[in-house]
Amino acid sequence: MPPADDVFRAPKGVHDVLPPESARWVDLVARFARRVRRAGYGMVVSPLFEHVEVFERVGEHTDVVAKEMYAFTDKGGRQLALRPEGTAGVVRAYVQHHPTPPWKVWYVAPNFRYERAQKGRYRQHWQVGVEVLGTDDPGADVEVIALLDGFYRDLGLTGVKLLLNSMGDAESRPGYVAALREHLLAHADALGDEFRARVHANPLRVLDAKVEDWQDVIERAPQLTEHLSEASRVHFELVQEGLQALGIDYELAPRLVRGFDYYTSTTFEFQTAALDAAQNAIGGGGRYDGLAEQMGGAPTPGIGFGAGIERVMLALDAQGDAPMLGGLDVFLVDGLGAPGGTESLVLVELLREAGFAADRAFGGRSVKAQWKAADRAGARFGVMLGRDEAARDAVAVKDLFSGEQVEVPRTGLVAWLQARTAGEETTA
RNA sequence: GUGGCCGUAGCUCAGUUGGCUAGAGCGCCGGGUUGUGGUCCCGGAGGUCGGGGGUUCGAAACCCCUCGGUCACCCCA
Repeated sequence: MPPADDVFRAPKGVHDVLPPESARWVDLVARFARRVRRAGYGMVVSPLFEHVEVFERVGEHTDVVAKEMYAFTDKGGRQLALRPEGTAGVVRAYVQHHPTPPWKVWYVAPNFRYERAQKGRYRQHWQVGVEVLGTDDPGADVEVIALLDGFYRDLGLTGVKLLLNSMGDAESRPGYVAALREHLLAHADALGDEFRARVHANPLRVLDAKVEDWQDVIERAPQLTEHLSEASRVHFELVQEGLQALGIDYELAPRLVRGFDYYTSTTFEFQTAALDAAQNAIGGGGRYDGLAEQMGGAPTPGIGFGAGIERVMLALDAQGDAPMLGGLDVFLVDGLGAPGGTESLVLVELLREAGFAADRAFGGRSVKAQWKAADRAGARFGVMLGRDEAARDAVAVKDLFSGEQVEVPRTGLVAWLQARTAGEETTA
């Protein structure tokens, strides 16, 4: 057991999200929710953990399953695992509840992977994502990609590149994999045991390897898109037509295979130039037309994506976006000095009920300190309950941007603030 | 899981070949202003030097272990 000093801090590879940075976190999720709701998606909240078999359908030879899963046995002897990615649980829910297709859902949820942390890679990370089950219409592929593209635009994220590929369908895949394996094995003797092992486990996973010595062989490998079945080829073309019609730029990436075995047909990944770190993928996804069937459901096509919140925020940081301020409309200064400050308590609640973001100081601090707190809170107005004004049943209202101050009757305060902030952006 | 670099106040960092009571800036709290912020001046609080062990008359500094961070690999959001 680690010493106590190491216990009362976040475990390795995980972190807290605190104000003020968390304001951007909230804003990001809100923008995502707004965009997907406009496209007819409903929210799905699936469990944080599932039977381990659910995630094994992601691919037993993938790193995510083979070496990064937070698996455990519960007190009933069940083999469970914390969700390592978003799609499997949603598909499991679809199979279990058989909703009417097409089923269009979105989520925001944490994922867990036991891996060595570095910038943009954590043991718990959050993703927003969507899944569309029950249609193989290429229009669904385009819609999903357009949603993610639009989300990045909503955030003002620049330097984003869309990589697009097709993994082929059940008909085209075996022939391609055989051709690829043959090509790779022809060079296996020169490239060592690890290369050979990868080829045997899953030749597709060799395609996006970064090992320098392998690049020459990978360059000359047969390409997926040259082995597509007629149906897959047409589907891929229609997806590209749709993206072009929407003015979404993309780049064909024949060696983009991504990390999960379930992908078929369309796969895509958004990369940012803002992070020149190794972790430049800020979102990605694709089709998984066989996954529901593998979970015991009826054959059901599906497509979706996940986008990493932490990485998107890192990209925003890198392009110099300052975290948003949670500015207040009003900060209340209590100049009466009555114990408990009941009058300011009542007034600040009145302002909040009226829809203003209003706050006040605790602990009977000096008037000077309260004004300072008002400034630090980024408040638009300071409202002071003072003895002089109280005698006239009024309050002093100071515009903290301009510095001008006026006296306003207490009963007219809400109306006065509403008039003054008309046209300005408030929380009201 | 493998390898490199790094851990001193809330934050960013200084701290000489091992030697006084471990410092600075910013931030925070208070005062200057009997009721007015953002500027300025004065004062104050805040540190198991990541943790444990060792070497030494003496360790923030040197050695070992450990925890954490960071970067790269593997791979991914």
